[in-house]
Amino acid sequence: MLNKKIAEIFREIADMLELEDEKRVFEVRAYRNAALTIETMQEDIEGIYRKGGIKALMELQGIGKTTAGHIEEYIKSGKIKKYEEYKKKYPIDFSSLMRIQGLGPKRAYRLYAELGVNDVASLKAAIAAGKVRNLSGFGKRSEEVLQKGISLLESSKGRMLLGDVLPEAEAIIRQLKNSGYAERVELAGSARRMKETVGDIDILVISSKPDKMANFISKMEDAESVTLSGPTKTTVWLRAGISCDIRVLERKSFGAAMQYFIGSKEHNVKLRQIAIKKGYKLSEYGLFDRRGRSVAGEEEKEIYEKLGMQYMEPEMREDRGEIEQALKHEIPRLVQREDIRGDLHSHTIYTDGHESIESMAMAAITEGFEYLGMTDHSKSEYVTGGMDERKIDAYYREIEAVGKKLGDRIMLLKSAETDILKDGSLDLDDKTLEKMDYVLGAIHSNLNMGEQEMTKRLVSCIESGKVNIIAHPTGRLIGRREPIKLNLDKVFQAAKDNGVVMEIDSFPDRLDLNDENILKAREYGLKFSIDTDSHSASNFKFIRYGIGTAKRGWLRKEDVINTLPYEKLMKIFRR
DNA sequence: GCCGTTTTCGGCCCGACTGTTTTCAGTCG
Repeated sequence: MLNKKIAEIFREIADMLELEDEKRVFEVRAYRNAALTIETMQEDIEGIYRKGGIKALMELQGIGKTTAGHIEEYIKSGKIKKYEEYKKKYPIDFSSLMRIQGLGPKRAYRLYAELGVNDVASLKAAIAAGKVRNLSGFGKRSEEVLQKGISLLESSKGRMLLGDVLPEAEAIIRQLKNSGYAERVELAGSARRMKETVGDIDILVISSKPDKMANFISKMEDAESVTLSGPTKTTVWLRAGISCDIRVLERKSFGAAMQYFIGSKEHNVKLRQIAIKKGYKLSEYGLFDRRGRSVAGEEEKEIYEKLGMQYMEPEMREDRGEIEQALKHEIPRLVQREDIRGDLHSHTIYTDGHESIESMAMAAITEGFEYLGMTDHSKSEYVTGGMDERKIDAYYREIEAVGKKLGDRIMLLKSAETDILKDGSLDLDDKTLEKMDYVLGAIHSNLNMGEQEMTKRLVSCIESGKVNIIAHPTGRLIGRREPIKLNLDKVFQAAKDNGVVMEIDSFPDRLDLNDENILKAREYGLKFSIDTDSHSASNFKFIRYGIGTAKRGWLRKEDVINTLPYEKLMKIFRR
């Protein structure tokens, strides 16, 4: 897809334009808006142009005659003349330098003009040589900030897994609540929206003693250093390796602040525009009328209501159409934790799990599940100790025995995470598959097949009628392994035609399907199973990440099969 | 440069913090 590349060019044009002429701020903003649209849209920009030409491009939000022309030019020639010309004048790698926290286009240009810095490497060298601190407008502190920014950029590109961040954030929140200075503490930011990776933690606090609160924050055990502290905002660098902003607010504006700091930015920009159209002004301090009187602010809900919108949960707030739905009052009730009755993907010591069938069952009971699918690996997964047909027989005997022992406390379902081989067939014989309550199919090998072949492999498995659920359909591992190449439209269509369910694997580095793919699958009317893929008793807690991801994909209770009671679930599998 | 259920002209989201300045520009979210 060219989307990322073109967005990057537009951003660089904006940066250079900003240097060129201070008065053209709105032109600069227009380029940044266009970049944002292209970067966040689901479809391939090239595809849109090929189908509908310039006209189709201009229908996109923020793309007009000029930017559409640029896009056409880039698709046709791989170049944009205006960009190339600017680039001659400013031979600076803005797109990577701008990723450094604390550095914007103006100071980047000064570094270039005075020190010849044009990319991250040369900036590093200049800092090491102690040159930056002597520049007027810069100082020792600026140098430190830039150095820290570079380190952050270099380490894991600055984002952490939600599954690593959320527990940290919750620990901080607990401490703030117990400090005695906080009336209310809430998580905001992308972690509140349950985004799969998080750049930093945002926490909002109501406190009548902001000074004491700030002091308490800077002395917290988890805080390695204090990055900045003011009367309303303290930023600390946590030992966990992530930055945490804590804002102290007044009660009367807490809802407005929640709305604002939960974001997303794209969602908020649109909300403010709606506010303006209705004669209001929306900021993190409240919703104000023309005379500057507050009309809402204490609760988030009031703000949405005053804007003529339905309230929605944070997970939906990505400007993916939820604002339009809210204006029509058509926001669905999203699936909730309490709707989930069981888990259909778990492992035990029979393969690569860490605990026995019984202790996993006990943990599932503790989690409140009414049923648990036992899905240890099939024989092709040698490394996990994958089970052949004989071992599976023993596995099922023990599952039955434990099931009997636990009685009606939980239903244990017999299954296996069965490998989908290169040709789309399953690696267990039909006799064994027939013993299962349902079949969970998964691709684990030959991950480098081309899109056509891989799609054929999965579609043929789906069409075989032998599989009920496809586990972690794209196989991606966040930050470590790219998704397998699939034509998801074909996969989803086949799944729909054959009543095959798509899994949302809740494991923090999987979250697969991801939010965007769920939105796509949802349009095919598919059903989903939100599973934990637990390998130990504590893993059942991961269910919340799967639910968060499902909410980000706008799923309702009725879209998710493991919200069904046991008997109804079995009917789905028998079909 | 983009946009329009007030507008084809005249707007465009808004406020806080920092460093280095001596009253503010740059950057962030």
